[in-house]
This record gives sequence, C-alpha cells and structure tokens, in this order.
Amino acid sequence: MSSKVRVRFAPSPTGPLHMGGVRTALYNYLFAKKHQGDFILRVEDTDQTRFVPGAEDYIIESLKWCGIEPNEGQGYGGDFGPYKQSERKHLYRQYVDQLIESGHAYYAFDTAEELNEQRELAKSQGKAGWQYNSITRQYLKNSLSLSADEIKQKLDEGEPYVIRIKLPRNEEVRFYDEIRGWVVVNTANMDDKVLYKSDGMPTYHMANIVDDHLMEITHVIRGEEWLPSAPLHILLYQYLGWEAPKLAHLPLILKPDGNGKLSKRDGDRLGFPVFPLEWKDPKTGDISSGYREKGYFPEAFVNMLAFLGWNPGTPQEIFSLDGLVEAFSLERVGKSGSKFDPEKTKWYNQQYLREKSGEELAQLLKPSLSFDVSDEFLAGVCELMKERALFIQEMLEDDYFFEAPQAYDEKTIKKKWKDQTPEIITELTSRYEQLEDFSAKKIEETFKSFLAEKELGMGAVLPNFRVLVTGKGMGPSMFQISELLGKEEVINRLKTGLERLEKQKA
RNA sequence: GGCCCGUUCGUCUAACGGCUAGGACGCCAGGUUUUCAUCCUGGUAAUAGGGGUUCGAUUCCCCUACGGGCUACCA
Repeated sequence: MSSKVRVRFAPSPTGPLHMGGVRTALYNYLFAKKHQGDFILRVEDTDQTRFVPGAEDYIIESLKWCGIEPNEGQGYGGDFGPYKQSERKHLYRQYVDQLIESGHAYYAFDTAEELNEQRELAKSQGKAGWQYNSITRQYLKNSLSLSADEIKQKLDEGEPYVIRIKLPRNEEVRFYDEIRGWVVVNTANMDDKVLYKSDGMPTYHMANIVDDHLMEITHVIRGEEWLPSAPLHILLYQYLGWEAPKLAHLPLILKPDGNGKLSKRDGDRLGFPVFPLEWKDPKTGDISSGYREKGYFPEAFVNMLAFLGWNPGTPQEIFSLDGLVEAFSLERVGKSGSKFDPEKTKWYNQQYLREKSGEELAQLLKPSLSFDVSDEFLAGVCELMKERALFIQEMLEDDYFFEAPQAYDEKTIKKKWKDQTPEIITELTSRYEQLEDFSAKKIEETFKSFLAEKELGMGAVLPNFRVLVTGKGMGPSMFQISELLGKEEVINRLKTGLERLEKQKA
C-alpha cells in the first residue's frame, strides 16, 4: 500500500527567502516530481510578532521565478487548506487538549520573566543551558506541581498560560533520517517544549506536526537546523497516535570563506546575492540584491543550487529542471555542509548563456532597452557577444554596436597607428566600397587579399581597422562586426575616424 | 557548558574494503586568436590526527582535534 508522495516547503514569512531556503524547496520539488507526488507550499506564520509584509508574495514569486512552483498550497489552492497556519488556528487546540487528556502535556503558568530568572540563576552558578524538564517542572508553576484547586482558580481568573509537552525522564527516542541514518537522543537531554503559546497560537513544533499529519505529508525534507527538534516531533506523533512521515535533514549552506551558515551579511561583504530576487526591506528601505536582478538565469541558479549538497554520481554538471527531477535522489545528498562558491555560480550562468541563441537573448534583453533597435540586429549583437560574456547584460556593454565611437582606444593608437596607416586605411576603405556583398566572409577575403597584395601583416592593419570602427582595442571578429553594422556604417566610421585621428595628430 | 550532526585537493564533489584517490570551479603554463573572451593541451593540489578490525582501508569501529547546528511563549 504505497500512498502518494506528498512533500511540503514550509517557510515563515519573516523576510526574503534565503537561497538555502530555495534549495530546500528545490529538493522537495525534485523529490515530489521524481515520485509523481505533490509539492505543497505551507506558510508558517504562527509568530505574529515577526510577520513581515510582502514576504509571502516574495516567497511565491521566488519559487515561480525558479520554476519550482507548488501544485498545491498557499496561493495555489488544494483540498487540504487553508495553507497558512494563522488561518488554521482553530484546528490546533483540540490536539493540544488531546495531549493534556492523555497526560502528555500540561499547563504552565510561569511568566517569561520568571523563566529568565531561572536561567540567569543557573548561569550565575556556572550551569549553562537551564531546562524546563522533568526535574525543574516539579518546583515551577504548572498543572503537574499545583493542586487541582489552584489550577482551576488560575484558569478561571484567566491567568495566561502555555501548554508544554510532558517528556519522560529517561527514554531513548530514535528515528531514521533518510540522509543521516539512525539518530538517537535521550529525553533526559530534551526539555518540555512549549506547544501552545499564551496568545492562543501553537508553536512551530505543534503546528508542524498537526499540519503535516492533516495534509498527509509523507516526507519531511528540511534543513539541518531542525535535526535537534526531530526527536520532539517523533514523540508528538507517537503521543497523538499518528504515523510519522519519513524525515530527511539537509546539510547547511555555508559562507564561502571562514565558517558558519551563509547569511545576508556574507553577500553584502563578498559582493554576491543571497536572495533569489531583489528585496527591499519595508522597514529600513535597505535593498538586498537578487540573482534575478544581477542577470542570472533561473536555470543556472537552480542548477547551481542543486549541486550544493547533491550530485548525480556522473560527470554531468549541466541539468535542466526536468533532468534534475530524473536524476535526483535523497541517497545522493551529502551529509556535510557545503561552502557556497560565487565563482562556480558565474560559471553555471555562462554555460546557460552560451546555450541560448541570439534570438532568445535578444528577446530577454528587449524589455530593458532604452532605445530602438531591430530584433534581428540585437540578435546579431548577442550572437557575437555571448561567447565572451558571463551575464546577459554584458551583451549591451559595447555601445559601438549602437552608435559610432566618440573616442578611440589610446593604447591601440599609440602602438599600432603608423605614418603609413592613413594611406592603408584609405585604400582598404575603397576596396570595401567596391564590395557588393558585404558579408563577413567577403569582407575577410577582401581584407586578406589586400594584405597579401600589400605584403602587410594582420597586426599592422586589423587593430587600426577595429579601433576606427569600434573605438576599442579588443572585441569579437571585426569581419562579423562589420557585416552586422553594414557597409554604409562601416565605411562612414572608417572615414570619419580617419579624419578625426589625423586632425588630432596635426 | 550540554546535546546532536559532520570532516577527501583552496571550493563543490566521485570512489557504497581492493588499480598511480577521478571529475568540475579557481589558479598557473603552453597552443589557437589582430586583440580580449572562447576553445584545446598540460600542470597545481586532498583522504584532520591517533588507535584498532582486515590479507588490504577514503570506505567499518573507538578516541582526540576541528567545524557546524540546536539549546525562546522564533521558525
């Protein structure tokens, strides 16, 4: 009896989606598609204090840009909604009550201040890591330590309370992690986590378990930061009498230099985006750069992300999304954290840039253009430029394609412009004028036979030809550039350039 | 501090006990090119340390070191 695979990506709308989060979403997506399953987006907004406007839309748009859209969930609908936890608030209480009735949870009336005092006290005695557990709960204010009357009175008076899980003192909790294998933790090292907050909202732990169960999630694929709380979740499933989904904890993405989790700061410091899309902080107005705005292709970004912690076991490194789906498996996900490499990301982008035709690139570029140019011409520019570019916007960096040069590269002039150059150029120009078919091939033939006739080397003429037409000392093939610009334009540029340079000399 | 997870070239990684530890990025050198880029060829560089188990360990076990995560009425 194999039920349909259902996985979920469950971010909190507390800010822009970090690329680590995108990778988690990606792996979930790949796993779902690989097994003809469902990929669900659930928004975990149980902490109202951390809500950031715009974050939810940002998450949805990011996934969309990456091409890893959920087929069910917040913004997509489905039979298991609502998909936002704040809208599911009414669902959780009954399960918490069930836990209380079965003796697996209890009321606790201690205030945050009181608990902080306990922690401070423990700390001052040299004991870090104070816990609300099977020992300490005996002398704290909760429904296990207080009398029935006291409890009733507090509840009747409306005194704020939380509900905590009641953990056994010394019991081994074990679970099989699809990536790490068996993990064993003793409840003696765990604490009685809050399941239900005094504001009437469940905590992550409770909401997570209830929703995963109700939404019939079969596999939980999430970041390694959740590994320590996995035993708690296992216990919760057990106490609720539910079958736990399979768990897989992904290794973290680390900063490129030094150690530690990749953070927004690292991107700012080292000059690369950590977010898929640009994000403007609604409070501070600060802008964080995004891969999309930097000119990365979503395919390249996704390809790079997929390989950060996973590999197909073959030398192939370039994969389309469908290819990734085909090749993906949880078994080939590594156990250790991966340092992010911005250089390799650029390389991925370059690979995708090359695969695109001039026409495709032209279409992508067109919306950002501030001047008029034909599709055909723009495609020609892209065709010439793409071999030497990493990013699509570099196609437009050489403005000589769109207007005659105003200045001429001094280094080239100094090195290559000789006394006899004007004469050579003048004659070359007239040869070009006689050309009927101004194609790259013909231009090159004309140019080369001219050189042979005059017994001149490439180096004596081509750089000057280039600098007059483009103003630059380097670039793509001059013959192809010439064909693209057209006979009239090339001849014009040669003539006016020659004039200007001679005037300068005089 | 406690608990958990991890550790192969600078980086991403391959090698599911058995060839000179392979590939990719980067870097360096040579070639191609009018030039830059591309491209081609070559080079650089790793099993954290120590014990076991074994005929044989990158691979299995233990210890140490180092790194990371968690340790909230945050997710």
